[in-house]
Amino acid sequence: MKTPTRPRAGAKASPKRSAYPVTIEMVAQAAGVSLSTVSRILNGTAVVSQDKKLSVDEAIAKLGFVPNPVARALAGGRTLSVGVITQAIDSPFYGASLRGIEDELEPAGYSPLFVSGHWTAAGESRCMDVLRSRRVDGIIVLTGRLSDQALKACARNLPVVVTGRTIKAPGLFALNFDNFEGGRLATQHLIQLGHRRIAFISGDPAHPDANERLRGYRAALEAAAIGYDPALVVPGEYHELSGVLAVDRLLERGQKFTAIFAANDQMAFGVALGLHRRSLRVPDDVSLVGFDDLPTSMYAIPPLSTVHQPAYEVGRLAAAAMLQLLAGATPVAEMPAPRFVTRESSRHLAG
Amino acid sequence: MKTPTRPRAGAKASPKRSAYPVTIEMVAQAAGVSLSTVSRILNGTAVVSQDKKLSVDEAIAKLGFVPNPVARALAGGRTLSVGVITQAIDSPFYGASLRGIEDELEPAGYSPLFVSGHWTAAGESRCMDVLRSRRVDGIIVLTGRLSDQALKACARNLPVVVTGRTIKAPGLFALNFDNFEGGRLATQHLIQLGHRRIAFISGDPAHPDANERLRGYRAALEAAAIGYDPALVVPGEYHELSGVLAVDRLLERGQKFTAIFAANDQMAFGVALGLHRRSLRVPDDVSLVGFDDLPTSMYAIPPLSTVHQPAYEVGRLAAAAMLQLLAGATPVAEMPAPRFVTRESSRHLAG
DNA sequence: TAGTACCTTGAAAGCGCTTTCAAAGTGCCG
DNA sequence: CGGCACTTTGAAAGCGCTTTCAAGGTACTA
Repeated sequence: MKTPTRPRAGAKASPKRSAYPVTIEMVAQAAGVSLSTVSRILNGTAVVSQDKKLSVDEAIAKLGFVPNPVARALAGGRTLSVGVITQAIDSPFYGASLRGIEDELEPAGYSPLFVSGHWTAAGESRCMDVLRSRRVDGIIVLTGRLSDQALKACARNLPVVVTGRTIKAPGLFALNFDNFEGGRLATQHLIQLGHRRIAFISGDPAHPDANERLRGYRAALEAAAIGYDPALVVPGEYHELSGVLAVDRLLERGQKFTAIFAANDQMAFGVALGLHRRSLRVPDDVSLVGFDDLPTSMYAIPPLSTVHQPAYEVGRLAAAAMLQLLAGATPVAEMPAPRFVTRESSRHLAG
Repeated sequence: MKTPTRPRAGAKASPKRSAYPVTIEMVAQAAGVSLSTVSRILNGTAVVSQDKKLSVDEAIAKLGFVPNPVARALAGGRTLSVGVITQAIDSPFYGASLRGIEDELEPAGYSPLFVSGHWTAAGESRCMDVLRSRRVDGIIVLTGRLSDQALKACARNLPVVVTGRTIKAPGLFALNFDNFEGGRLATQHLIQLGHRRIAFISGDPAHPDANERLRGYRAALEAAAIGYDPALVVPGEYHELSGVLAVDRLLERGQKFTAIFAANDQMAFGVALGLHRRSLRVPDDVSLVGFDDLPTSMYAIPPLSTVHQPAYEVGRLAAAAMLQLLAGATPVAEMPAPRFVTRESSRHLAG
């Protein structure tokens, strides 16, 4: 008869954690097999005779055994968790992506570990340290300010999936959205409605997204033989306040325009407010389009015409790609093409 | 001379994880002390002579050693992570709380582990299982549908902090917001502006919050000697769509009202849209107030008058309380009182 | 100078699991 | 019926750390 010595465990189990004191060893004992056999059944690592499997399964059920992920991680080298670097946990835009990641990871038994980089490369770099120290199995970076360099370096040790840029490297998978096309689409929409003086509120020029959208705007203008007027372009910072400020700038400059394209929905909301303050009506006096299609955009007043970004799907795709990477496969995933959603904030230029 | 045998580690370090192969053992060897001494210095568990401490610190710096939290968790029983159960990772309301939690936990060296219950007790219950299996040191529950019972049971094994309700139990700390007072304040505001026919869009009656806010509404009415008219109260579900639907219901019923109080901002946005669709202007034709003060509410059109809920502070307070619980102390924390924020969606009843 | 009390330190066990390695068992062929 | 190749199984080492326990030193008292 084997009597396992568990001095500390015994002393420790009683005061706390009474919920999960069941160890693989107890299962093994209850099933009358060795600890290794139980582990093998748990992981499907090797063939085990039918009758042993049965009695082990029974013992597991009876004792309510749940493997301890911490011990698993230490012994097996895998934590079954993937780190997710986002900019702010409460970002209205990335929120949907986080949910997509959650939804995709869960059925695979992986847990996401969300950390916020707060819009700085340094912050994201700290995030990477935290995640690596926590021994996540892989890292998903939502856009981010980290250099391609840094990402590639990281990918040498850990599978990495990154959105919002296009790079190729071993162990790295990138998933980019066609911001250029999105910008083009939005501008084209306005042009088709007869607008020719279209203002553009750009995003942070340090960010590739912003520049691509601007490029799309210019391309659409050019295609319609409308001259590009730098005076109609004002820089913003992707948040509401910069939208209202942009309107002020535009109006103070005395610019004439019949439509505004904001490089994201949050700024579009700000623009709408700025316009409202000046008693300019959307869309009667000026048409407004945004970019992102936030969940709230369809409930804005008026509901905002915008470029739909499939944030939720991006999350799912990124997570799916990570799962593939983790499985040793080369991910295949295609990003949905940009799609313009026409709502009520844009209308045909009144003759 | 001591030559530690590390067959697997040696074989394993080379192909992967080259970033963190430094173990406490290597530090000990480099510093010429025992492994236990290093551990003691790391944790401040015992007095160590000055010179040894110095050489260990130096070795740590030189090797760039970072303790492995997984091993720490297994050996020490603490993971330095706290689970956070929220309803949806992308909720505009809870987002701020999550950020608060993040900000408060980080300096203490704890990491939050966010999981989403998706508005069901079953979902939250699964979350608890995940968190417990991941061996978090404590659990913060943001509101939630779990029974007080279940929470208390959980608190017997693990420190628990819960928001949005008032319960007392060992190892449990609750942090509640005065929803009644908030509801009263909002209604009183409308009454002071001269409104007497005030519609109320309530939240899910299964949720205590919703009922408290309704109670506040009724109390304010009563205090002003305005009769309570059930026909002016329509049920909502805390999201935008139910706001627009509620307006439809109200109007179809042929109800007369000059103001609407929505039990949360999201519904207020929906209400605003519903009104807009019927060409009713806010606040000229009807005054509108919400509840929560979401970050976007000040950019709504018109900017929404609402009851401010300190979501971010709630997060911080909850996390701080958890830290206290973890330290073995009894948390003290007081919830800020409700505060009404007057913006532009409500105005004096036109005579 | 012997004896006692305290302090610093290292050896080693243990956390719960995975994985290697070798032993035992099984079936088949000559 | 011996020998060989598999297959199933268990023992044990090890993941990187914390913590107990006892040994060795030091300082002090009698």
